[in-house]
Order: sequence, then C-alpha cells, then structure tokens
Amino acid sequence: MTDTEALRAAMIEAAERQLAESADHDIATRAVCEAVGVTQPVLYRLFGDKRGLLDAVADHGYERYAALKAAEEQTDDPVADLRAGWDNHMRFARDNPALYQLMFTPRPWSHSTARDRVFDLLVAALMRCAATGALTLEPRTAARLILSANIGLALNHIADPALFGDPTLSHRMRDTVFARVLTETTAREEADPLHAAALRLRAQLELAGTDALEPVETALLLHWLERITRPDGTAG
Amino acid sequence: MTDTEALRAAMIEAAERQLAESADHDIATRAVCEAVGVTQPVLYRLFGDKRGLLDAVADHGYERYAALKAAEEQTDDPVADLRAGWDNHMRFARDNPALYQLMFTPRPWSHSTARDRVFDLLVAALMRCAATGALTLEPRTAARLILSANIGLALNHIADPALFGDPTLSHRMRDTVFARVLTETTAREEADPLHAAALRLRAQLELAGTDALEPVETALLLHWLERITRPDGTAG
DNA sequence: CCGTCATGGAATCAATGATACGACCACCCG
DNA sequence: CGGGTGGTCGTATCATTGATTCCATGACGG
Repeated sequence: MTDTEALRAAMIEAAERQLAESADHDIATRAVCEAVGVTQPVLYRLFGDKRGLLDAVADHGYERYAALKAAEEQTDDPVADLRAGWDNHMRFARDNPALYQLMFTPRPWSHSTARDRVFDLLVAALMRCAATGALTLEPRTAARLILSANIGLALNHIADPALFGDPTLSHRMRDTVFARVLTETTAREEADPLHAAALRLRAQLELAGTDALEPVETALLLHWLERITRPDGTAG
Repeated sequence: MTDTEALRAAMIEAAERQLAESADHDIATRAVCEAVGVTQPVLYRLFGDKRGLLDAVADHGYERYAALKAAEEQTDDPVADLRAGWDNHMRFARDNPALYQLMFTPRPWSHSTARDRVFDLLVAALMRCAATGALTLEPRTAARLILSANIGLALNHIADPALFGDPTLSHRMRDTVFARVLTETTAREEADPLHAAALRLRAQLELAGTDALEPVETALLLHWLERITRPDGTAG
C-alpha cells in the first residue's frame, strides 16, 4: 500500500508543479502521468477522474497552508496570531496563485475540503481570541467575514496586481475587518458586560469544556449562552 | 456590418445561456456554433479563439451589470446608492453565478475589461459620496476595499451557499467596510477639518472640474490637494 | 506447479479546440 | 455586360486531451 501511496503523492506533487508552471492554470492528465512515468489508467484508478486529481491537489495545498500557519503563529497573543494569519494567507496566495485559485475559487462538483478546513483553522484561531474576551461576534460569524475579505482581496491581487497589489491595501482591509470583529480590550465590554461575559464563557466552554457539569448540562448551558449572545448574528 | 454584429451578439448570448446552464461552468465552441446555426470557423474569425469568446461574454455581462445598477440607483443620496449598489452586486452574483465567476475570477491572458469597468462604476459612485464629504478615503482606495470584500463574499456564496448564504452576513460585511470608508456625516470632519475639506474640494474638482482656473492651474491644485490628503493612502 | 487476482500498459475512443482549403457571392472595374 | 477580386462561409480535417477497454504480467495461495 505504501507503494500506491507514494505514487499518489508523486502524482499530486507533479500536478501541483505543472499547475504552478502552466500559463492557463490548467493541467493535462497525460503530462502528469508522463512526469511520474506511469500511464493514464493509473491516474484514473487512483483519482477517479481529473477532478479527483485536482481535489487531491487542493487538499495537499491545504496541508502546506496549514504547515505554514503552524510554523509562524501560536504565540501567547491570539490577536497578534490572527493578524499574522491574515498576512500569511496573503503571502500564500501571492506565492502560489494557481494553487490558491484552485483551492478558493468555486469549482462545481468539487469534493475538496480545503476551503472548509481553512475555515475551521480560522475558527480555532478566533476561539482563542474569544477566550480572552477579544471577540465581539461568534467565531464562525467572524470567520465568515474575515475569510471572505481575505479571499476576495487575494483573488483580486492575483487577477490584477497593478490595482490590488499594494501591500498597504491588505493591511487596511485587515484592520477594517478586525476592527469590526475584535474589541479594543475593554471598550465594548463596558457597553454590554452581560453579552461580553456570556461570549467569553461560551468560548471557554467550547475551547476546553468542563468537568464540573454533566454533558447534558453543559449542552443546555451552551444553549442558554447562545440565546444570550444571539442578537449579534445567526447560529453557526 | 450589422449582419456580423447581430451574429456576434447571437453567439455571445448563446454562449452566456449555455454557460449558465452548464454544470461545470464551461462551454464548447461547437455547441455555441450549432446553437446559432453557423460553423466553427466563423466563431474563430469573430472572436479569435475560445478565450476571445469568453471575454466577449464577460464584457456583455458587464453591460447587464451596469444596466441593473443604472436602473436601481441614482437617487439624491449617494450613500444610499452605495448601499443599494452592494446589494445589487450580491444579487447579480446570486442570479448569474457562472457569469459572475467568469467576470470576477482571475483568468490568465484575459482581455476582458469587465472587472475594471465595474471598478470604475464603483469609483464614480464613491466620488458622488466624496462630493458630499461622506468619504474618509480616496475613492479609488475605498473602491479597492469595497470591491474586494464584495467579490470575496459573492464567490464564497457561490462556492458554499450553506456557509456563506446568510443574507445578514452580506449586510454585516457591507456595514463593516462602509463604516471604514464613510464618515457619519460630520464626526470625522471635526477631527481633521483641513483633511476633510481638501478631500471634499478634490472630489468636487474631479467630478465637475472648474472654469475659474486654467487647466495647468487646476492640475497643480489637484497635486497640492493630493499632498494634503496623502496620509490616508497611496495615490490612485 | 498452476490458478486467481490485482496491477499496469498499449491501444483506442470520444469530445473538443483549432485550422487549411476550396466554394460561393457580392461588388467593382474595365 | 463580363470577368476579376476580396471577403465570407462550410467541409473536412488535424491535434490535443479526458477517459476507457482489454490484454499481459507478475505475485501470491493452494
């Protein structure tokens, strides 16, 4: 089995390389097969069809994306990590435009989980922020906002570097969205302390759980907390 | 000439229809030709190649986009128009996902001007806002922020309606970006009245020009105003 | 040692982007 | 009026590429 595993990996790598070098952001299954010294039926047995191969490439792209994030974040300041995460995202897009487009552009029938997993990664980072009371929205709602802005800017950067290549634009967008999602330490907590406290407790619970309550009780508690914090958006 | 014009239009329309109905967001040149009763060489004479056809479809999509905007905006409140413009953009994306993706997704070698013209449309709407002193940034800088967020959210909506289909999400994003770009009437003008006044004058000049000064003088004046308002971003 | 099954390859099919070349037609010039 | 000329279109065809069929080969178990 390790044999086919290695073959799979080799084909994905070849496909990713050819995708990066292709002028039209597309690949030919023949070329990928020739690059690794096999014939086409092998590819179709391993990946089903061309879309399956591209899905695998996208998922592999997520692995590199996640590795990049793991390497450069995770300090003791979750908000700083969040900002670094935005910049890392932009850098990843700039360095791998074709792969980035494959991962984040709508592709009908795609079974790739790259986008969802990136979303989950962002939610996790946001929950660490929420645990310190730095979040004004539900993590999943905040993640939707941040990720959309991030992807939109990155795709525009790829499509038209002349108009959207300005690095200060990225920081301006980042600060704009973060200003909506984060609270300057205490300002918003003063305004609605109940809401803030509920968000904080909820984040802590979802992050670490508790042994003081039975699971059923915890679930109910979370439900109540959700109702308290509901006004800020739909359930995630 | 009207003959080939009509043929061109018919082919573009057929291509757009087939694109909307296609499951994979792609079309076959053969099918387009058969739909209008001509053979492939005519397509290649009219559009050069498939990319040329798609460029024409994208540009035609812009026409419909612009018509939609012209129909529903242009009240006496430019800020309200701006908000309506955001919602129209989202609606256009939702109603024409394949076309939208063709227009706003990075396409190597594309000669379509759809994105740039949408950008210009947004800049024009923003200059009307700037003329009333409602803008805190250069129109082109603000346009980059708004358009990126708008496109990012729309593409995510297309790619994953379950996660990004919530309409309140669109309004939340809209208000977030607009809050950064717009000023609540007078709040910011109080803080830095010189900056605000310069922005306002500059917008008026770029919008209507003036007969009171020679062109050279106007150009120099604009240059000075740009220097005064520089701190908020790069030149557009 | 032989049968069975999985694995890979040669050959091929089908769809599709793109083109060479000849027929046709309108228009202009003599 | 007739022939040439330019352009427009269609037939037939090529080349690329996604996808499949079918056979050979080799490993493993009985």
